[in-house]
Amino acid sequence: MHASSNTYVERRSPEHLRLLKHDSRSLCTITDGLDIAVLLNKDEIRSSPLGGPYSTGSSRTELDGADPTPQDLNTLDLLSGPPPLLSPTAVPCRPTDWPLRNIRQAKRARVENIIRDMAGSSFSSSHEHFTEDVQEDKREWSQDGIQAQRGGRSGVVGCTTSEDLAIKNQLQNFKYQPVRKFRLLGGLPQEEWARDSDETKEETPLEETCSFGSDSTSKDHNDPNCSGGFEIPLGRKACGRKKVRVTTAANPPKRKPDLVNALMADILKYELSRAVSVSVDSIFKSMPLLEPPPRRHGEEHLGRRSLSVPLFSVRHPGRPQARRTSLRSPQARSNAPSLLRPSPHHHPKPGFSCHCTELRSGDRASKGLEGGAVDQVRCLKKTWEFAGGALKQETLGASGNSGSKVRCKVNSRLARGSQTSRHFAVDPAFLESLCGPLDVKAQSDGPQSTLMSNLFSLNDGLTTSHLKKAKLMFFYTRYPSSLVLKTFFYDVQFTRCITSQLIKWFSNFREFYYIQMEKQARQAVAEGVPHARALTVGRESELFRALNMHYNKASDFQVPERFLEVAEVTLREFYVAVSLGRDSDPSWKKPIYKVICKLDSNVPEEFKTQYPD
DNA sequence: ATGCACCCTG
DNA sequence: CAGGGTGCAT
Repeated sequence: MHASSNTYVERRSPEHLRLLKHDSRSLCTITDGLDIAVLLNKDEIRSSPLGGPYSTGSSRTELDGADPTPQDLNTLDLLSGPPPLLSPTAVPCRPTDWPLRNIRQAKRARVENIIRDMAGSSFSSSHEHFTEDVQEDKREWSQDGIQAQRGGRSGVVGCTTSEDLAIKNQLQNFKYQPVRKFRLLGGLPQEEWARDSDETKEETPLEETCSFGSDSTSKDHNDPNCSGGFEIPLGRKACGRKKVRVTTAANPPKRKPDLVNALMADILKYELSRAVSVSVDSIFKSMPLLEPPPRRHGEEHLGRRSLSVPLFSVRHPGRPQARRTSLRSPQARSNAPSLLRPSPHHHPKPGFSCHCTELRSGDRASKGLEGGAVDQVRCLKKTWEFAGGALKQETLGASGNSGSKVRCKVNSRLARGSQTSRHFAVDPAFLESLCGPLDVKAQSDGPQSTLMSNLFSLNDGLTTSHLKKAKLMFFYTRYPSSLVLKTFFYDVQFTRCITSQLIKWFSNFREFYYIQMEKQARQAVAEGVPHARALTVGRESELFRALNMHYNKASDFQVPERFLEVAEVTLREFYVAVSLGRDSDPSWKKPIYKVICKLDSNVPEEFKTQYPD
């Protein structure tokens, strides 16, 4: 059920998930440097020649792309270990690390023994790439004649031994654990992953530190700060490769900060993706999964999200589509009183019920707000102004409708465009991996688009469902007040931008409506219609067809008779104005608007809780 | 000065 | 459908 929100997690066993959770924590937490040795000791105890972290297990997962094994996750813990090991500032050992060094050296000696025993059996046969890596490294060493200079290992592990290469291989695995996981989350294409891996093999910066056992010939080894340390070179490189790497101008070496940045970026990407998954999951879990559209009326609806309504009510198998039939049949609505209790924000006062005439004097939609609401809006406006603009918008919750056009531009685009959250940017590719192809603007009524559309409503944006709902509401109200908008778009986090966008929607609706009216009126005048009463608007009329096509394209909504009446009045008003030549006045439409705005009806209660799909 | 609605444009 | 310009009302 929540699987769609996390395609990575869903494939994992509970044990694996636990490890992953631990793993992800460890990516950001710091453990003591001795953990590595402790871990190695554990491996020493439990590892068979083919089973330990230095054996084929980790390498296999990197090679064949299989999911990380628990061992891999442990090794990731290793990677994520102590600051001196991972922190970019600590790659060269610091004097403060010296107290640990003696212990590390002792541990290292033990590890070397383990590795020495394992190297012959584990690394020689399993993976071509590793074998080739060993051979290549050895060739490179031979070519440089460096190997001849080495007097073998005496307490200090040389960089060309299979042990070192094993460690190198392991460290490469360490580094790429988060990358691999990020790739599994859909964040990194396979090619990029492979390319990145290749680059890692090939682009060995000359200054890349390797002191997991120091080469006596290495200049790094000559660094007193690096002698005998367990410095992990960010899992990037083998020690030997750096000796023979040729750096060209076209292939500049990655400097250490770049590597650190790359690793941190990987970790950041992974954590970000995980955070998104967790957030989505938490929302999915917090909603009443099988609740029908009638929602929690006792709750504050402003600021809440719409997931509970559309996501699982639209096409839930086996559930009656009561919402749809209700929306389609105003007659049925009027005959059967709604079972839904009115929203606390929809006060069924007499003053409100006839707001179209009593509260709209002056043709100002904002006058639809009752006194308390106006005060609240003004208070919030003050808050807004003091809060300093767009970045504080979401803190205002039910802010007023007094749109600040300039300040809202960016977020308005966000809301209607990518629907990107203001709280965090969600990679569309990642969301796509969760729920399939995205197309927020698509007019498709498919369940998937509905799902995605409403998933995006999490981010406070208006969706195509909201647009469709607004269009249907237009059949009842051409001039909705802010209060009406907030009441009927309860699932939207109302900001100035959202309010402005909704108002703009209705403005556009009106524009189309009046254009059609004017066109028909002029046509009637041109055709010599004798008087206004000869003009009617029926469901078969061309005018109604045009309007219905615009606001009710699928014709799955039964347009209320009242709308036909209003349309007829509007048409006659335009006819009279045109026939009397009032259209020569630049503002000749305004008197008509003033008439029409008084003809608004109350939007049925069902629109509060039901969603067109 | 501010907010809103209309108008035009893309 | 949205952005920008404009005019009007407050």
